[in-house]
Amino acid sequence: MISDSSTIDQVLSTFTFLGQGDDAGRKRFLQSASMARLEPGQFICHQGAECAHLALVLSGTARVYKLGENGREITLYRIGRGESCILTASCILSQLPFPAVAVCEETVEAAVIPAGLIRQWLAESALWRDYVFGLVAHRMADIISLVEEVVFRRMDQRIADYLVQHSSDDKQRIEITHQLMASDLGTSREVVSRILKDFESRGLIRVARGSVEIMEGEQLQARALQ
Amino acid sequence: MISDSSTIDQVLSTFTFLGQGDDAGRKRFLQSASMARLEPGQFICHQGAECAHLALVLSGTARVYKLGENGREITLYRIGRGESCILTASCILSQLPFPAVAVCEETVEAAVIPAGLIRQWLAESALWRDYVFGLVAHRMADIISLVEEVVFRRMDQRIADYLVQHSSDDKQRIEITHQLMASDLGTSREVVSRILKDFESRGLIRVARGSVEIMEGEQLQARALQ
DNA sequence: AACCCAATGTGACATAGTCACAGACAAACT
DNA sequence: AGTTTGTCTGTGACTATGTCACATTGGGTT
Repeated sequence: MISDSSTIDQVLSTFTFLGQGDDAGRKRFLQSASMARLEPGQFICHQGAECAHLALVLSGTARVYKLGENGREITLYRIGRGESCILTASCILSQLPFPAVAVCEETVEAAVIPAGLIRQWLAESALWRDYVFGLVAHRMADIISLVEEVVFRRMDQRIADYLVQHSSDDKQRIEITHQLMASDLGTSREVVSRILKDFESRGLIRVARGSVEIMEGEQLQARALQ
Repeated sequence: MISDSSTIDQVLSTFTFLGQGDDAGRKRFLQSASMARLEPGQFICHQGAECAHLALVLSGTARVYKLGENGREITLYRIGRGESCILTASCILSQLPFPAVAVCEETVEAAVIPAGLIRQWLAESALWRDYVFGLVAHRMADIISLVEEVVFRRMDQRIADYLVQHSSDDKQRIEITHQLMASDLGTSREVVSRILKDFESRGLIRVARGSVEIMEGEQLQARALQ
């Protein structure tokens, strides 16, 4: 049960659809939910696990990824504020096992609800249905884009894209290791290192231990699209 | 409206969840649906289209695939009897554009329903919710497996697997061109040709124009798993 | 036979992934 | 300051995959 009034405010402002409904629904949600806190590195769902709860994320991020036998990984998507693990949701609803691994990246605070109640609320509330279907559809679209990326685009383009996406005008320096980039992109560390080195030799970036500095954002962008 | 009694039988036996509900729901469905027939090669959904209908497939198959700029393609999944294009469904529900291409392979007969009604029925019927969520979850799992395949497995394994999947004990001969296999697997025709040639040189298969004959199913299977 | 067209073969090259290391850096300890 | 330790990065050799530009083949048509 969530009773702390500042937490309630936080929940309602993050999941606005809860605020659009009637008082009864809201009250029911706050009574059935409980708060959970996960530290970086904690596993949320293992491959093949069955999901008994749905977590609505208030803050922090989690990463959902696939593990290959050889130790390579690829990030399927991330979950942040206002989202919830929709794979979890779809596992709950279809009673299929969870086909990936979810791990906490930045400390996650979430409102947690038992699976059974979700089924019930989906039956009773159009707002819940819209929220859950919206998430599912978005994830589906995300993963299809991922397939497209992986199958059709060259790695240098994807890396250029990655760098552009992870930087901004005021933050030209990205704190990341080659291994982490490789895990996100589904390739190996050596490939990332090689391509970054190539970018550096062209003056597009400057690499240092644990960080990449964007020098020519425009050109990098062009490289990403190509 | 579907009134022909043999068609009604066919619909109800294919989509058993319709039979589990009350008479009112069934009647409503049959009144709102109409039958459609699509010939091989006809496009069902183009990339980026918005979906206004949901098709419940009674017979035939459709292929949903992604197109790369360079002309390469990759099959995301196929839709057959008892299924329906869940991407369509999720587009309907979230009002996102359709992120792929769907084309009819074997003549499709389907019961077609306007999008608006689906939203309504999901609100009113647990059976519809279970059906739709089940489909969504399965597709999601399918596409995640696809990512895994593409990212982690070698092409020779995937091709061996493909051959095993598309053959059976009584049907050792698969009628297919290298180009079609390439389109399913998301690679190029040359790569398929090369690998098939390698398999042939090892005596695993025999290739002919437009067909592949499995000689050593066991070994092929072993190759697929490796 | 002569022709056409889809299907397949081929070699050269570019890109990507794997393996087995070597080196380089940062923080902690002595 | 030196040493140690563990993480991070660099490298070369090799295999696997994708691309391109053609050549060739098989089977049906005229």
